[in-house]
Amino acid sequence: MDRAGNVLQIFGDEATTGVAYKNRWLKRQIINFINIGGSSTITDLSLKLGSSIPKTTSLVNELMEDGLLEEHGKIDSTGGRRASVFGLVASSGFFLGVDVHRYHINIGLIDFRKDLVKMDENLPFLLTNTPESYKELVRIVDDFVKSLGVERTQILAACFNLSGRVNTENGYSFSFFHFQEAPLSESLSRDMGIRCFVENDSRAMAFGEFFGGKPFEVNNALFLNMDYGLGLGIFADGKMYYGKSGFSGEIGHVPMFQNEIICHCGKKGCLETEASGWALVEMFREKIRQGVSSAVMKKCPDLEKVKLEDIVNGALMDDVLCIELISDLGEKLGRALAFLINVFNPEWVILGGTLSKTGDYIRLPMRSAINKYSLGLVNNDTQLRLSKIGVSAGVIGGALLARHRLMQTI
Amino acid sequence: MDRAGNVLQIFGDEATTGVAYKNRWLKRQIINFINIGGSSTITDLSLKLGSSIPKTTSLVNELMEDGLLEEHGKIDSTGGRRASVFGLVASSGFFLGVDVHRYHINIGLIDFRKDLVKMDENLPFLLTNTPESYKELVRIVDDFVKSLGVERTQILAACFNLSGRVNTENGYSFSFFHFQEAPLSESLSRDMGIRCFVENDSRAMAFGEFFGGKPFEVNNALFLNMDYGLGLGIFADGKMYYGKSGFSGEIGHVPMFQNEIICHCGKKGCLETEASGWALVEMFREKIRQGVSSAVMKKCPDLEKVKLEDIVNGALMDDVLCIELISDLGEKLGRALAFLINVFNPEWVILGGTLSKTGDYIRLPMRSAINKYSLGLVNNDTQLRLSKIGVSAGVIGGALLARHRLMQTI
DNA sequence: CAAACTTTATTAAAAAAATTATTAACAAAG
DNA sequence: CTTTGTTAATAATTTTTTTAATAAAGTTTG
Repeated sequence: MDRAGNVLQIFGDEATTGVAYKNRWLKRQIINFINIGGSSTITDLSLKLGSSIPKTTSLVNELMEDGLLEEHGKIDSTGGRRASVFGLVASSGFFLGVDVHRYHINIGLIDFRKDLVKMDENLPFLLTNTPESYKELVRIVDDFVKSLGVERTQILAACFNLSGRVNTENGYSFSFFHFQEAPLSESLSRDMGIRCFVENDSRAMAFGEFFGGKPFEVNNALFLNMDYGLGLGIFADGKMYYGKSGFSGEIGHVPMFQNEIICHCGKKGCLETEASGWALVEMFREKIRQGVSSAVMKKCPDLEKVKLEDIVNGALMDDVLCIELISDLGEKLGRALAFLINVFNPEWVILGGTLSKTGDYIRLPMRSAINKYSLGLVNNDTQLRLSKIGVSAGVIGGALLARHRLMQTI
Repeated sequence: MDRAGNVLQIFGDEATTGVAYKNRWLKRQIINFINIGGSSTITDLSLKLGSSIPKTTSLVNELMEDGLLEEHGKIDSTGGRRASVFGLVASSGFFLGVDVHRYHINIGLIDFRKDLVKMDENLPFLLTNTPESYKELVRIVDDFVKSLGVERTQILAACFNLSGRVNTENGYSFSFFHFQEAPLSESLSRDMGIRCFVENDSRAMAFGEFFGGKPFEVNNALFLNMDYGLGLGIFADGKMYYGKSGFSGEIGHVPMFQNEIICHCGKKGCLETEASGWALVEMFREKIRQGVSSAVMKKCPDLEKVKLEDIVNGALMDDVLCIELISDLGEKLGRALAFLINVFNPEWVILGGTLSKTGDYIRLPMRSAINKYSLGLVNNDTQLRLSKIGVSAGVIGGALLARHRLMQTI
């Protein structure tokens, strides 16, 4: 049964007026409330909607005819007649999340109920700013779509996560695939045959982390993506913060040190020059060259081929050098977080990305730097947490963002 | 005519249900739209409300009976019958803004249309964390209220701006008047006989700057309050950002320098230790002691009594030392702003507070530091502007915030 | 185990709001 | 100075929504 048309009828942007407009708006609200609070009874919805019970009943019935809602049994009695519970129909529509990394991509599909249907990780791919790389990307995602057994029209939207500066609103990417007049989101939509959006990678991960699980408990949180580069997702007053052109969260190239290391952005003293995956690998190599020994070298004898993952794994295997370097890194990142905590007064700071796998090796020095460099009254509010969903944050976040952008609801 | 009751009937928080609730909500929306877009016609309002014209007409008529709206003549013809324009009644209610500084206070009253009715500046007052200081504050504000010729019941709300950590939501102040169980806002309400709120001084100034004039044009902006201390007001996605407990914007005690100066917050390396009014006065004294000459010393021969204003005025009189020190300060603050711009991608950064009076003497070095230390693509979006309303920002912002908190609308 | 109590679902009457039609007010063209 | 076109306000009609009453489906208590 193809319900994609019905979904788009309600969530598309055709102009309606009068009662039709109001009913459509109410239907969106119903979906919205179920998104946030899970399956609900008519009474619940009526209360939240501010409409009467008969009205709500008729709206829910229409949504069931449209195929967007279905009855999920009855609620446990609260002392009277048991109420029917209505929830989303998983197959009403699907959303694609494409997490594009420099040397691989992860792709995943979620259904209308936000459950992950399929995820392919570590598909080999080389990200460069060339038309060939673009075509390869489209081909890989197309293959994934074909492998799904889901009609293409059922996939209502897709989101591509890219690193660097991305303007989500108009669909332009400035760091990759920046060789055409039209916005990237437009050419992707055309070439994929699916409505596409683009998003900054760290922000997508943050979105996945914030909304991937049960209803997110806090309204103000920061997500720090610690990979070769650094990224920050800002969640302010219950929603993602983008800034004027969608460039918010550029924490990597913030002035933090008075050093002479030239960052790949061209400036000196950037946070990334001393406190990032790149910096960590560089510092590791420097130490090895100075004659310090490390268990990592047994696994990867070629110093130039040592990767961030190797150092992270080294720390997890109790390699002293790796642990020390990561601890230093944590201290430096903690200083930057102290700045952010003073300014944002967030409830949570969530650590994600490859480096977050080191767990308390990076978290504890960070925490003590935060305590040292930010105001006590402010940092007392802030919990420093490790990511719960790890690498899948990007894919889940992307897919959820596609859903969010289309349906204008969490 | 006392309309305060009518205002509170619509904007109070008594629980209503069904149609009554909806009508109240629609009435609030009407006031809200007029707040934002100015006086409006029925057609305008009907469109924005999503209600029919007869419904809107009856709501507007009721609001006119309540005394909150009045006809402001007719609009210029657009080719047909001229439409009536409806606007707020200035005397429907008043709001008090109290800007508490360390050595003086400014008080002002605005009416329902947000026009300033009266403002008293530089009333002598000594702010300390004592019951005596609190009583004195209440007395001064009470005198101001008595001098107004406006019934106390007509003053619907007041807002007190205090420096330091303030939790706007629950009304607690942590830096001043922190010697009682109950929240400060509660005891102020009781002692003043007016519903009172408390707010952080810089945030109140930011609010005044953002909403004091015509409808604010941008959605993402930062306001930097440069006085003896530093403060930051964050305006994100069209509204003030508070953070978890309302402590957002603590930019003064952010780790920025690797110096050994101990800040009055107890930490080292805080931005305020080198880039604030305090730091400026200290550096000025140091230079004078080293034998550098300055025209300021002719006006204030006692070095220990030189105030921030004196140095600011010195710069405006082309005193070389003052200009140099302020330029250095601008460079350092610019570095911190570069950090913030990378993270927030704001459209405007507005400079306010005493130091902003130095105009381009501080703005230009700031701008060049911003260009030097933040990403070009990001900082290209950002205009660095000087405050338009100067010292009155605090009073206007406070009064507007009182109005905002009561009416939940700009 | 039946009566009393609770809560949910359905229905019909009453109320409210949206359409539609009509009248009024004004501008510009001829 | 009349005619025509356009927009606003109001009245009449129709549709939608709410309210309130009732039926249905459970639970709890004596």
